[in-house]
Amino acid sequence: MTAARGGLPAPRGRIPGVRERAHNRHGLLLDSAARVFRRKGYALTSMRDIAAEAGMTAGSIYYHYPSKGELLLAVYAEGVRRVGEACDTAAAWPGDAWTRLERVVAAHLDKLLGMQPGDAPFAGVFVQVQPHDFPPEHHEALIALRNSYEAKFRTLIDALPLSRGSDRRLLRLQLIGALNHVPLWYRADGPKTPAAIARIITRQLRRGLDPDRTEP
Amino acid sequence: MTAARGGLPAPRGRIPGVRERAHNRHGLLLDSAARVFRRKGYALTSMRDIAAEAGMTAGSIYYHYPSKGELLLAVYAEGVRRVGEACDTAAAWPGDAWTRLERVVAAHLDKLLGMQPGDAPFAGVFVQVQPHDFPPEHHEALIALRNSYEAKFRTLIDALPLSRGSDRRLLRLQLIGALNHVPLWYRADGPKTPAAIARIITRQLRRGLDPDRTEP
Amino acid sequence: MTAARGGLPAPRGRIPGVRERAHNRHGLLLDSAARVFRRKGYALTSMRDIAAEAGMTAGSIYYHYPSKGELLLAVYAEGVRRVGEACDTAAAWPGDAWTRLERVVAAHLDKLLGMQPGDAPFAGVFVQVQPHDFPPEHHEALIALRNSYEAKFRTLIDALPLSRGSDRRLLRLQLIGALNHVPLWYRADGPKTPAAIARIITRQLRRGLDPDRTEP
Amino acid sequence: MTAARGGLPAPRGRIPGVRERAHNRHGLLLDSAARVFRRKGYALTSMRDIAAEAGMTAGSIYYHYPSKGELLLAVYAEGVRRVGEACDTAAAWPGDAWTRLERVVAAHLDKLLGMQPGDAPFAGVFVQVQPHDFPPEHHEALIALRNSYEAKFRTLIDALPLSRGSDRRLLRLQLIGALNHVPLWYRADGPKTPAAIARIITRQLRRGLDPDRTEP
DNA sequence: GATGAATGAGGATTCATTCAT
DNA sequence: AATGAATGAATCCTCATTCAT
Repeated sequence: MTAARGGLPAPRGRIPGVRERAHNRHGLLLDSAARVFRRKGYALTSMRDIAAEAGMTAGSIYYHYPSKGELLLAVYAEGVRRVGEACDTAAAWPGDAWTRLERVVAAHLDKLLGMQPGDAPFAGVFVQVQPHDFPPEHHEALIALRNSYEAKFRTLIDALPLSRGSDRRLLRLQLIGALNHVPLWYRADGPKTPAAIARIITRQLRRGLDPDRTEP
Repeated sequence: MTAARGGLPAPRGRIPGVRERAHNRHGLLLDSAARVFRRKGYALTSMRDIAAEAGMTAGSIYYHYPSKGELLLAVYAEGVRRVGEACDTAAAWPGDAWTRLERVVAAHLDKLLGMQPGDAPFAGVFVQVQPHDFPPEHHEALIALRNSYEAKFRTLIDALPLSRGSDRRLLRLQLIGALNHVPLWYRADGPKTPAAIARIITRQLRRGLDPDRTEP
Repeated sequence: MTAARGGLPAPRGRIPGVRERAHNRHGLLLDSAARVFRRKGYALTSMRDIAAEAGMTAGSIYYHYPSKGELLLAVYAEGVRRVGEACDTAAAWPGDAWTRLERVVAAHLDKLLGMQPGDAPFAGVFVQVQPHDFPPEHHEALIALRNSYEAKFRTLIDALPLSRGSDRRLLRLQLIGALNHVPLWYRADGPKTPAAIARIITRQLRRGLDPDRTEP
Repeated sequence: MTAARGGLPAPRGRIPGVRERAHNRHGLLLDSAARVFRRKGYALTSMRDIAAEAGMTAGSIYYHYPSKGELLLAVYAEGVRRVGEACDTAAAWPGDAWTRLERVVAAHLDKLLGMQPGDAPFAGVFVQVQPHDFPPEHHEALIALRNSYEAKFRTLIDALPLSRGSDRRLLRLQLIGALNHVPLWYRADGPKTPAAIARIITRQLRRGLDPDRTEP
């Protein structure tokens, strides 16, 4: 978990052992923040909540992050990173464009729904935290992150062979909207797995739903 | 309290004078709240903000609504009512099921995007305010409202003639997700009207995007 | 006390009685703040301290003043106003320039040392609070106030008939420095009244201390 | 701790190596503290500020000084020591009492205004830090220091031949007040050097300003 | 219906200080 | 000697809410 923290300004080349503990706490803090932000949203989460989740004091957080906004930003960035990574992996598999899209959608949902038990729900934070919820000085950074994550879909959709007159941009937005909506209705104990949902959504987009088209 | 502006048609033929004024102030307050909630979200909106928008004092709001949560609920309910009304009107026009769906989608977007200049953005509040943003004691009520509004789409989609194996429920959720996402990217000065967006979205869902299907 | 609040944006033309109480609290708050700032300085004074002195809650202060800095500024301004008023009154008496200077010095010391029992020590705050102690955004305002108060001395000193080659500016600064230093060593139970101190200081400045000069 | 840099001449002829470095860091720390205290005052200076100026961590300061108050005290003491030293040197020159006073005043201003480029502004701290700014447990020590420094002037002034009826104590306080006020208005780019200011101030005190006395 | 004033709980943040390493 | 990390108390300030008038 910690090792995968990637893009963040993580200390590097440390002596293992003692020092490692510090490093872990940093990761722990980020994980805790992700969990609480996911659960309660930005505004309703207090620094004390996060601290409690991480087993430290509110004041201690400020040793690691200069403000609540910056902490959320870090969580958000980590979310983008993880989803991006999962999507890239999924997209790397062989297969035609539609198949690859379906696999990416599945991977995306998997992250969004927090299916991997040990994982902190970094990606879930996208859904929970709306740009307006937090300090204006971070809006730009947040939107940049959001864009960098939507860009993956642009590439995938551009690779799709579409019938003439299709609107690729709208398709992308339509798809993203539908995907980000899933966590609002998804039940882990429901009948459909994320993979199943991914398959149905992409198939319906591909084939269309009108029976007339089937029998020309 | 809410009932006075609830599912019923707007009250008419009132006794003029004092009562009338009261009613107006009440409506003014609801409009103001809608505007501010839409702009800043629930958590970042203070009672003073709303009061200022309505030209009154924070304390005065409590004459009309017992709490901030209840006020948002009223705004939310009014939003549901208005969108519902618009959708019903659109659905009442003659035409086949797909046409009716498209018209309803257009009406829905119209409200969501606050296209009617004088209108307070009641519907826009859906998009801005997430259930988690506010007191747990209202969650249930809020979800009930949300459902009552999604129910319209259920009826419409049930009326659609679909190819075998289509998943109507997923289609509904997919559509609602896509629609609620529109306000996040829509620009009033962009090239597409809400009606155009409605048309493309429904057409793409109906026909599908795969060119292979066109030439069997 | 309240009536004399002058320069401040005080409500005017009110109905006496009920409303009057509010007005009083405003004045009470300013008095309390003056007392605590005088006693502990800006940095070591907490809003709770002031609130306690005024018999209210810390939060309540913010109904009257938007910040701690602004509150100090108001106290400071009131101090300037009161000292200025006292000096003007003293300067208005008939007499030659040196006599008038002495009387103004006496009046000034009187205020600085808080000799009037009922008075809140507004003027004492000058001595206690240094510009650096508080938020940079108020520095300018504070210096402007300080200048407006030193200007009185400029006029008085310009009216003095001085021997050729005297430096009026330095005299002014020398005098102000000496006066503002008094509260640091003055003891109310000491042998000298403020008036006596005023007299000695001015006389020594006027006549000089060198005995040689007496017998040319 | 303080004693190591106290009234004694700076320690010389140390064993080189580790100890020497320690000594340097110690001095560096004191210098840094002086600079920051001078710039921002006691309350607005954080241990981190000082640490940053000295190129170390906040925690490290506690190896050298047990608390922030004690650190300021050390700075203050060093200031007293330096000013005292400078005044003693100035007083040792031959000349009559008035001349010696003028030279001491000049030396004093020199230190107060931080005229020697390499010097940390230890003396400037007098002006910036008011007794009330810091923990009551140090008040006594601070006042003792202040007195020990004012005592130099007592001696000088006692040596002055004054006209009958002059108040030597008031003269001393008047002078000190005027001197400590100088840093508040002095501009390095102004027309007067500290020496010039010293000369004018003493001359005006000696001769007086009244022209009548000049022509008997 | 409305308001001015007040409240008190809670929030983010700062900071001197501690301590294991 | 020095530091990274943590602590906890204190600080300023915000805000929903109350209530006498």
